[in-house]
Amino acid sequence: MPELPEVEVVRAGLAPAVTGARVLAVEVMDPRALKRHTPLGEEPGLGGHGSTLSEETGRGRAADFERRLTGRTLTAPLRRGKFLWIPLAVDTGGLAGPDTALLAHLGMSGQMLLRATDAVDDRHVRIRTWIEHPDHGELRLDFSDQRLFGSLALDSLTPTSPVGSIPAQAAHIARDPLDPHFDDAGFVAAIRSRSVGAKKLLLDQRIVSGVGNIYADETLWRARVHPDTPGSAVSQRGAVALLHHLREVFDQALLEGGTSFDEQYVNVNGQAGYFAHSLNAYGRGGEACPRCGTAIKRVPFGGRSSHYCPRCQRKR
DNA sequence: GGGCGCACCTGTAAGC
DNA sequence: TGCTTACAGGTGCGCC
Repeated sequence: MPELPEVEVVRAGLAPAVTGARVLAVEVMDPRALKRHTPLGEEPGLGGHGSTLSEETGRGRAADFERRLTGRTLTAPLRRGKFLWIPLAVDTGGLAGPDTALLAHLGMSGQMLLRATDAVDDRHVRIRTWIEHPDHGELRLDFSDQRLFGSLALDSLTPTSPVGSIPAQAAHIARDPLDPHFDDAGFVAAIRSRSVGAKKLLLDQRIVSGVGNIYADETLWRARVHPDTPGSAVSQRGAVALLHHLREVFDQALLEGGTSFDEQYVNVNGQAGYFAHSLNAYGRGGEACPRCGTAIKRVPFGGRSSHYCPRCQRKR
């Protein structure tokens, strides 16, 4: 389940292979992997996330995506939270627009895999891209996604404050805590101004991006905060500590190559990360808390699960 | 505007 | 053995 550390590992893995590479060909094998892609001249959001693509809409999107990406040169990949994008170098044809990026969201099971051009396919590859790099020669970049929650798109870049630019579809999300321009004070104020539970707030990408179910549970465990503690009940000091622990968890996960369960997440070479071995709460329902020995509790949380220690993380 | 629930999707495991 | 059901979960949309 790719969250910030996993997406960052993918970004760093892609960088040397795609920066400066030219797209030779694109094949969309499953248009459902283009849910976020809007063809030129079409209104954004038609047939988008949450609705099923008609066959005709899917074919149109696939054709538009293939036509506009083929022949373009890729630049260095960038990331905010769980969104990853590769800006396209300015071309003179004007097919993709002057400030366009190849945007990727991995969803739950999406993978960006760098492979030899003659590598064997797996059945979950949804979009194949052949690229040619001046130093590395021809490669294949496969977007594989078992559960189809992820997608690729071509999207226009929009300026973002105080520096840089971002695909329009990701413009609404906050910076992530590893971003040097992250607003610490804004985070603390946002947490303390809301009445909903701390876990919901950590998962709100408009407050802080990059956090998913795994790292929310781990951060709350480290900070000794109950997932349902209202944001307004978190002290100034507590909110600062929450941010500190979030950064700590992300840093450690990055060092260990991310969290892999059941091959749901691998890096660009298909290798798993090791952070799953370092988890203290997530996925450990019924096991002893590493801090106090009390059994970790697993409770339903909006269609998924929360894991916490009922002793270390008491509800206030 | 905030909060909540649902839809999207597929592989796996459990239950019958 | 084979079928059905539940579950995993990030995002966006609609409703209250």
